[in-house]
Amino acid sequence: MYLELQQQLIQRVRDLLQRQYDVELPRIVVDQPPKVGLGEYALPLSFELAKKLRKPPRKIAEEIVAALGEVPGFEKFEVAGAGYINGRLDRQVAARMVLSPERSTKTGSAAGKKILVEHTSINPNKAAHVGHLRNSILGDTFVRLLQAAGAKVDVQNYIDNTGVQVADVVVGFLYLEKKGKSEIEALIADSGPPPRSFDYYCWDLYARVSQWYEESKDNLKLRLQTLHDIEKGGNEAAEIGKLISNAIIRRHLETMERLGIEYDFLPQESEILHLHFWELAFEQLKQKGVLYFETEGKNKGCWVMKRAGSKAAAEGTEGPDEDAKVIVRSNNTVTYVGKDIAYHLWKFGLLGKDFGYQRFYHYPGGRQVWISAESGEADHPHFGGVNAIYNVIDSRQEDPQNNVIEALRGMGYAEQADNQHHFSYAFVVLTPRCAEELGYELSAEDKERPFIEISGRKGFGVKADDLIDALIAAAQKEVDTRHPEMSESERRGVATQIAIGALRYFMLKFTKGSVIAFDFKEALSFEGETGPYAQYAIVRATNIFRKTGQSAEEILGSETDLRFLKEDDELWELWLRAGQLSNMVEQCISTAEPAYAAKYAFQLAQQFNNFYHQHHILTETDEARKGFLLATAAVVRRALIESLALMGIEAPPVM
RNA sequence: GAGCCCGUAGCUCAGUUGGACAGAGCAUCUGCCUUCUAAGCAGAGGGUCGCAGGUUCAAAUCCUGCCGGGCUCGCCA
Repeated sequence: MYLELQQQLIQRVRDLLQRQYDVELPRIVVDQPPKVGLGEYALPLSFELAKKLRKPPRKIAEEIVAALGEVPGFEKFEVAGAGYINGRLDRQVAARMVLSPERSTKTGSAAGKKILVEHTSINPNKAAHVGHLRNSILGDTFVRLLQAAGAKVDVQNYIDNTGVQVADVVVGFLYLEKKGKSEIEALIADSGPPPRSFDYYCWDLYARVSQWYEESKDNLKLRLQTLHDIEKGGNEAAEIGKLISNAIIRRHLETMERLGIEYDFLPQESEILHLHFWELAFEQLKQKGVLYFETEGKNKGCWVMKRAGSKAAAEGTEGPDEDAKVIVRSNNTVTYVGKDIAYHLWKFGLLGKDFGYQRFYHYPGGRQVWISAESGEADHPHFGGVNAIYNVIDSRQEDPQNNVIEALRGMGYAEQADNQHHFSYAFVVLTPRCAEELGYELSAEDKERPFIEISGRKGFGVKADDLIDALIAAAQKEVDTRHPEMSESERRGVATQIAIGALRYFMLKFTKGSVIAFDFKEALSFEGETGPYAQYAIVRATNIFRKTGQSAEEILGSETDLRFLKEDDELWELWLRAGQLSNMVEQCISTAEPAYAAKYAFQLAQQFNNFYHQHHILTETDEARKGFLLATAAVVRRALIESLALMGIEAPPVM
């Protein structure tokens, strides 16, 4: 509602400025007045025009208001303050729009686009931890937002199954534990749910191997040898690597499934290597002059790419560019960035080659996950060839991400370069208190630090499944005392919804750029600005309808007397905010910031709770007013459910 | 050395295309459960928006410098 009327208003003002003053503003800024009593839209454009037109802002505002005339949906416009133009909606007309369900998926900015979101991408060598949860929850929420705006989204989880991290665990099994392939297979078959799971086992083994490397140089040689074997394929190390990787991927999928996070495709590095993606990309890069062979200086014998912001690129100085990025080493092997360029050419459908596809896992809800394979199944969906890409990767990888984007630009794919987004976020750390609670011994130096970095190598971090379990246990304790009449499985179900609500909200309430200092006390909180707070508001609304015997949906469909909105600013604010849902979605997408969804849901819940205490609906004697209050609850309830759904949070039946 | 991010209430954070008096949660204190269940509501205290300049009708927001914290920058992966 709000967004459509805003767009209409902007168009109207733009036309008027053109006609009346022959001016064009690059942007018509629209704010909201500090209080809803002043109107719903505030235009500060008179201030901007004052200099251009050499008239006082108030005068301009008055002229514009006079010239605007009638605008559909609006009651009137007025000049406020030093020259604001405030637009006041016709509340009844606007409320009627709010009552009818919003169809943002058809009109959203992403409507009709095919977008690829890559998230999770955890090294398949150990259990997922809180840091990974932030990535997956941010990514999954952004997927839901894009879908709400009408996009067709492919969700990918990139698997670096031939990297050094997998090699380390292979080394651990082969040389520390002296286990062969069949023993590892037995171990996997014998493993259970966490903490008896294979990914937990590898978590500890990985930490032990990392320590073992420090004992001797020979151990490090084994690591390098194993890594090369895995990359090459066709040997025991490679087979064990695949075995480990596959088992761990399954565990990661299970962990994420607990949070309602699903994927479409798992592209693996092994196929990028073995299907020779790089060779094709290399040809293109050479042909288009993005790469050149360095004959002098420190990069002699390498194929290098100029960096976008480098001095040499800007000044075109003579001699070797020492700042250039090496893509192919002098020993003819390709770097990580090189492989990533090839992979991104594939994503945009510019490589001229595709993966093979194999079924990997079928979600109970019906979705199918595919995994890359050298020779796949004949019948498969096609991934890649998208309009835009969002790579959910933490901010430390900004450099390589930019290198890939610049390579695309250099190859003449300017549009694709503009549409490849590094969805960057800051990592999760642990507070020193949290680290101590986990039983880690902190050095004196660590204790002085404001936070402790999570480290898989040190085996230091909060595992995702442990955290989810702790949250469920905490929620279950409450549910058990509140609802002794419910069955064990029902209580478990509600506790799980609450736990997931708490976790997902916690990961989303911070803006992407701020480092989350993880702390059990805060994460386990169900009060205040949390997911359960918003869930509880929905349960309260649902309870009202349960008692009336009329469902919220029925109320939304029936006639409602909206005249009560005229006088009551607080009630109108609820309707207004409910009507701003699609506005919020667009804001989240244009700024790539899901935290706005969290803020929206919380504020709406807060307003609803306020309303809930002020107006006792069931005892209202005026039938018309009672109907209107019920409609208010129904409209807010729906907006709350939808906004939580965007974050992957469900509304429990009771709390 | 270069680049990026951050610095707002005791703590954790919003305030993102400059806009009307700087907000929320937690913590502290005071009230409210025979109510549509209090995972809630109402109220109180708490601020040199890191510092200093500048641009602007208007700066927490933009620019410059400085201070403090973090990250990145390899023929490693």
